[in-house]
Amino acid sequence: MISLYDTLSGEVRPLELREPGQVSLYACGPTVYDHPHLGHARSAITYDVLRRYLQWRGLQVCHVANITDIDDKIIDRARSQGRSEPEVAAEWEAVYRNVMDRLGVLPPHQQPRATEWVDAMVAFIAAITEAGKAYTTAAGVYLRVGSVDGYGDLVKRSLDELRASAGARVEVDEDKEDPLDFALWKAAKPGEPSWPSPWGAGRPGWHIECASMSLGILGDGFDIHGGGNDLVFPHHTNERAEALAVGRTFARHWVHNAMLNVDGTKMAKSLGNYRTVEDMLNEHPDNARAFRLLVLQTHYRKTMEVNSELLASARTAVQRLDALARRLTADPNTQPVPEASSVAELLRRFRAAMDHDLGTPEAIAVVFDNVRKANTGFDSASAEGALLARAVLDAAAALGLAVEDASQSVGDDAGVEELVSRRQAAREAKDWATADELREELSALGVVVEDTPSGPKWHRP
RNA sequence: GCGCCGGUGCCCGAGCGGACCAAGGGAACGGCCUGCAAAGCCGUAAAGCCGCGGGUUCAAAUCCCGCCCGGCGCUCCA
Repeated sequence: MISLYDTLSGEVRPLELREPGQVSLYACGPTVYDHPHLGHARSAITYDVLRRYLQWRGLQVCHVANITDIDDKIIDRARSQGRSEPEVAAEWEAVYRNVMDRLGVLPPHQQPRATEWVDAMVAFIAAITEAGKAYTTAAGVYLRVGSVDGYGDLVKRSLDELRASAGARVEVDEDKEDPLDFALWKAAKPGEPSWPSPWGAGRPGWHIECASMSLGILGDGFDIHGGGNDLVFPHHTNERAEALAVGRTFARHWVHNAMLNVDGTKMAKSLGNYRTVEDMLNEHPDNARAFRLLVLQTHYRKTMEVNSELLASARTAVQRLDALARRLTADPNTQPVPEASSVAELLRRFRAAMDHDLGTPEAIAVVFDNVRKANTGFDSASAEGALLARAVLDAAAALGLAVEDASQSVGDDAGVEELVSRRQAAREAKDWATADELREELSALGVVVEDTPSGPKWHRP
């Protein structure tokens, strides 16, 4: 049984699916106007892992993540660069997709763009208006928050508590009936992109976008809605209010991942610790896997730390998986063997960890525990080595941790093969000077040679 | 200010009432293996008594109270 922490109920509870065997998952995607940063990466990886694991458990998952391609920030950016909003959005959407690809994040099954769903949004707003839960001002259409029962449930705050702190950071529009009321539709300002509507030209508010696309694609009562925990209020609270306002059932489970700190504090341009995913990826080719390992080693609901030292240590750890994969390639031992209880134990522990609120840190601990056991198996020439190695690699793959296929890195390079065999010949002749010289040469080519009992093996790290 | 979440070894980070198990990763140290390395293994080796102070309990890192520190939210930010 799979359990997840649900923000609404405030407890870890069994995943109750709308339809047995099928999971509908909506995770809030990015507003495309700038470089994705490490926080985006953590969030995307979190839901990628959730999706992969559910699939690994045999469930059929429909993963939807939106692209917000119309927003104040996009408009500002377009204006400052003298370009059109669609141009800006398209540029950054492409960057985002490319970065996610490099991070090993599977493309969601659907990635709707907000601008392609405006008709549905207009219809949704009309329904809310007809239900008497919205009103119009010069600035747009607003949802009457007080008319929705349990509005603040997701943040666990009453309307009065919310009102008490409303405006702490932003001034309140005087035309609104209640400072908490939020925009469903924003009247167009001169020069801004706009769409026609019963309330005049304008554009949709942020929350109605996600509410329309999630319900439009996944249907009422879809299973999981996820996003960063900074979205709990107002974004998710407001999406939920929109659905409730027209009597529709919204997400059955709310999942929120925690934020990330760089060098001990929150990432911010003003603090000088702001890091884009591209910068991290360009620093070292293996940082994609290293970062994913770091994400996995911290529980998704806890603030995680990232810095260069941690990335470096994670790279080292990932290499142990590669080394194990190489041993497996060298000694696949495909012979049928009796049911290995050690493999069953590994799977049992792995599943138990993951089933309990996505316990990736413990799952990773299980993986590394078994890396050692598999190596011990290989060392003692037991069939258990290959069996465990395969299970370990499978478990790692379920978390999206790709392990290099050693057989791919060998083969196409006859020059390297030649150097390796010349070195081996020198070794056999106990000509250590020549052997070491050749090892240097290979090293310069980016090749590492390991002398194993069954002869030399080489790979590119 | 109000609300929520955290503070565990040199670093990161599990565990959240009880088997003396404080996982796992990195770093460091000592062995084994190796011509030397690399990779790998072993270590009753070194390293936490779990932010501070009270309390509850037969039993607390795990529950309660207070304090200190950090993070997030308080209208468009993952």
